[in-house]
Amino acid sequence: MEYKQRTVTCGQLRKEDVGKTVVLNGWVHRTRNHGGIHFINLRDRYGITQVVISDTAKSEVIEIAASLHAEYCISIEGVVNARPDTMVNKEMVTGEIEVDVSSIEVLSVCDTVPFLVDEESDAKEETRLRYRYLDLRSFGMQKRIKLRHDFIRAIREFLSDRDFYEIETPTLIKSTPEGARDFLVPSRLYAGKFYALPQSPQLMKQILMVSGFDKYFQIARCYRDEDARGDRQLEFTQLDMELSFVKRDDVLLIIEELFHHVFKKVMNYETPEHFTRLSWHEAMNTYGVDKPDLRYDLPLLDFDELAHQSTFSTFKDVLGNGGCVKVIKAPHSDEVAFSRKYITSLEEAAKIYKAKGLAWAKVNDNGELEGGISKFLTEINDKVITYTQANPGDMLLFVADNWKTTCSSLGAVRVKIAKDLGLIDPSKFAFCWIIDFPLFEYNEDRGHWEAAHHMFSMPQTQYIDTLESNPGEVKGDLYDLVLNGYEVASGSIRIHDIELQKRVFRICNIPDEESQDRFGFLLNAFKYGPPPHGGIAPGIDRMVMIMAGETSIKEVIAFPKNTAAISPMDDSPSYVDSAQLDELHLIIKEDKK
RNA sequence: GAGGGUGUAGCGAAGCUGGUUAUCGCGACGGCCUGUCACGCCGUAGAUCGCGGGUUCGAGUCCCGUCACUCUCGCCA
Repeated sequence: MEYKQRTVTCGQLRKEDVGKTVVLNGWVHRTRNHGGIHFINLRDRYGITQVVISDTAKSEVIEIAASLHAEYCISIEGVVNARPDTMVNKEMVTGEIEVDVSSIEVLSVCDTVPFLVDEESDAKEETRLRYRYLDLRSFGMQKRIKLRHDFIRAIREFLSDRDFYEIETPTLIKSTPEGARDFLVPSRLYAGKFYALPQSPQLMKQILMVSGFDKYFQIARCYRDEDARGDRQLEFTQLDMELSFVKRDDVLLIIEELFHHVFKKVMNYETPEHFTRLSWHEAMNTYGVDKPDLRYDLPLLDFDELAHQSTFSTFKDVLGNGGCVKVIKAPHSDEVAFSRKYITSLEEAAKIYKAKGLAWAKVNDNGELEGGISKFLTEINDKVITYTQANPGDMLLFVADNWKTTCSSLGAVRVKIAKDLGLIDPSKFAFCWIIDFPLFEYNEDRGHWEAAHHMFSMPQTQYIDTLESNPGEVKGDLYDLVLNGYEVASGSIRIHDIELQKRVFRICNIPDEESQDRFGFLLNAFKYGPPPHGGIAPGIDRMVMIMAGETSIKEVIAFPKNTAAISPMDDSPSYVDSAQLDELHLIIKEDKK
């Protein structure tokens, strides 16, 4: 098709360009028809330029202008004019000029749009996903997709400059379920056999270490067949990294340096040289989660000792059963009244995490506790006030339960308070490391120990002799990177000793024959001089989401799936015809059709 | 597997304790308008109120079921 190709973009023209004859290609953003004069806001990736068709234009040009609608793709040619002073639009970077049109071509027309392409469309997510191609035209989406590009580019530059190689690993691999369900791909050539899509390049990158590629990274697509969430999709992208001859701190330091560089470059944001480190236990105990949002403090305080001195029997019963009591202080707020209704909403947040209730007491103007359970604290009023450093108008919230439930439920209360009282600084990026994770977790349902993280992580040396005798106590050489309350990376120093690896497998109820069958290729590789190594894998989607100030990773993925694992745009997953099934030696159960 | 929220015109929403003609904005269509920039003004069309059943003289509204979307718990190293 012959058409006039653009000589400039829609975000480019300035006052200096006045007098030039230009061609613009783009989409009709808005049209304003004043009878004798038409204005068109023409949009492309780079911006918006106002083009004008006056009544002195050729009649065919006026005719076409009158027929234009939103999102028609057009080409215009014209002369750049300065706008009269009173008509300058200071909101637009191109607002000092306009293009006086001498010819228009319609390159393609557009059906009535389901929603107007705008910076912040008010369309529901489902509608946006169904018409994703239109949604992606919005400046909001374009900005986020660019941010993602800039982020990945900065990572590649930084790591390449530090002698990392980017190496691709296969996405059709042996199924080695490690935790999540695998996506399986049936083999056509071998009836009954399947490839799996990788949950991560974990084993391949470890083998690359054996091969001597001592600094590796990959922008890797990973797949996990589990239910989606706001911050979780079936497929996602991670920066997969692995290094040889490193110890934990080497990995932490390079990540700190990497994100310092990237945040400076992409966001012009100065992250600290080193990130706060918290042990897993400390994080759980103080913030109630293993991914605390450190943009605000609001710590959980131990209340066991004072609970003993109280007259509240619930507290004493819980303590008697080996549980614990914790308290959090909600600071006085002008925005939110600590009404009965509000306290109930906090209690509901706590109950999601299995707390049986949420006790409370408010501090009155005389520094005395009142309401809620205050009558049981009368005798220790001053001790409680001093311990919690509570001020008039503050409210104390208590949970008494087993340690885990107390921490996680009060942790949820902490997050809700911070949100509701506006204690979160949205311009802040608070990184922290969580270290010293337990290596094993007991699975009650299956009746055996499992890797809390994954089975290739190194136990800390002081626990190696007592792995089998006391698995619950073993801390691993594991680390998570947390940003603003999201787990954004997870890694460990790996096991590179076959015997130690087999011991860990055995503790996880995988006997030698089975581990040889499932992970034999890794164990075999480890027979040939494996180097000590470790790595980490930051999640690209989540990090970009946080950098963009969004709460759903769908906002930073061009074509995401919805929470039902469906893509409303292409309607996947879909049925396939029987010939395809035959080739793959598959039969679908009748009742599933 | 479980819980909360939502479902009304192409899109986004209003619609109270059930009441007869279901409302508003955007968009679409027709007309007017030479300076707007979310242009403005006049007019028109467009809705099995997610679906199925029930209660009732009467259901968008109440009840039961079901489906879809969404957030969360479980799950996800």
